[in-house]
Amino acid sequence: MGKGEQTRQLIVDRALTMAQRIGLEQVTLGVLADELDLSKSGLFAHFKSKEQLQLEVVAEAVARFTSTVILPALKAPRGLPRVQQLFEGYLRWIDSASGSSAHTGGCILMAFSYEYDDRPGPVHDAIQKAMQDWLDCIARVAKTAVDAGELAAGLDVKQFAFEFDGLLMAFHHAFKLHRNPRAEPMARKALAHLLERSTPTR
Amino acid sequence: MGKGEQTRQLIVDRALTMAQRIGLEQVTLGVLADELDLSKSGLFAHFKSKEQLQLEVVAEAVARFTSTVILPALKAPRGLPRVQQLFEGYLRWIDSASGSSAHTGGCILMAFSYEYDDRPGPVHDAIQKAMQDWLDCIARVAKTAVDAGELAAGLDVKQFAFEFDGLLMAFHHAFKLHRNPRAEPMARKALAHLLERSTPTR
DNA sequence: ACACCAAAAGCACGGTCGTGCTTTTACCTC
DNA sequence: GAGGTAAAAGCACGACCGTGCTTTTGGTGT
Repeated sequence: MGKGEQTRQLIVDRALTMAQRIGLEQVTLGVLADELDLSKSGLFAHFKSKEQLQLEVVAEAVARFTSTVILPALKAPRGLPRVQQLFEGYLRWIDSASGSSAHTGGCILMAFSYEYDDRPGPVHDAIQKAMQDWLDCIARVAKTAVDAGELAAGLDVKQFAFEFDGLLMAFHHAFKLHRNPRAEPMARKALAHLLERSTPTR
Repeated sequence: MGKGEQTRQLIVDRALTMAQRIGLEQVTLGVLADELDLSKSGLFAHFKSKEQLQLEVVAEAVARFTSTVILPALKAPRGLPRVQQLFEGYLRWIDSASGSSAHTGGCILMAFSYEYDDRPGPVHDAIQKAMQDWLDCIARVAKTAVDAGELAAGLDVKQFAFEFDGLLMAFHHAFKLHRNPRAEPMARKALAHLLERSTPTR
């Protein structure tokens, strides 16, 4: 629990920041060390390989996503509020990842998933699992809304999660790549459409 | 119009294929030359810099997308059929990009946009433009359906394009990252939902 | 068939990559 | 404050990076 663990955390944090701008595979031990005023070998001594550093960076990203998006949502009351909070949490996630110069950042997990979707290995597996967990989480939360009678009884929650996720990706795309200021209102409208359709007929 | 242009095309093609697996930034002149049985310098002589090669690769990807997705859709009758054909074209695009070992490939433009969304430069600009054109195309096609009275008169076509695009991204995600065999049926259902909601009330 | 010119190769360069060593520094415990 | 241990640095390595040259090859037009 000494200094080692502390600098190790510093390294992972900085590597994550750097990966957000240039991609995880482009984060090089040399420039990472420079940026942290460390020697390359001093930095490397904390990890048994570059791949392990990458894995820790992915794990850190997942942990941040969980604490920023998922945990807060699970504190909301079961049912629709929770669905709503998943949405709000994701917006917060994209926003908080945006640097001061605006619109840098974005969903690092999305970026990772595109970077590694055709690169087999532990990194790919970790990302795939995180994304699957996210989809499952959406579906599970939707199920609580169904059980509460706030969403239609026959709702296909997997389908719901599919469309919910798509809407968030569209938001991310509009916000991040196109710098479209209407990204958020459009996302809210899309969510309204989705919820409206999934409402119980009475 | 001689042999030079031909090998140049061969290089760009192969670079695109490679970029699909490992990312454009990871396509290195050395391994590209090896794969084509060329010398590194012989290959390099065709381009004044690596960035120019990257730009040509992006241009090639855009050209393929246009001829696979957009042009065929524009041959369909104006209105709903065209919207439907944009959807079918995108599915074909993802499918055709899938290698023999199944599920490699995917939407290379999407991958590029995530790779370069925080890397300013000509490559970023080219990709951003291509994506904007795609969104505009969706909106324009939707407009033809509105004019034909096949979609609701008051429909916000930008919003429609936003949600249409999100649905395709969800499909891509499910198909590519999760290897979910239900990706296509889920996408069709999502499209049905979107169209249903956009139908004129009568 | 020959000359010409484009295409490819050969070679070299400074730099950086990831990863092993050994050596020095700095922190924590008595 | 001294001693031991953990952390960081120093150094070296083979390999590969992108990019310039010069030289050789080979296709084409006459």
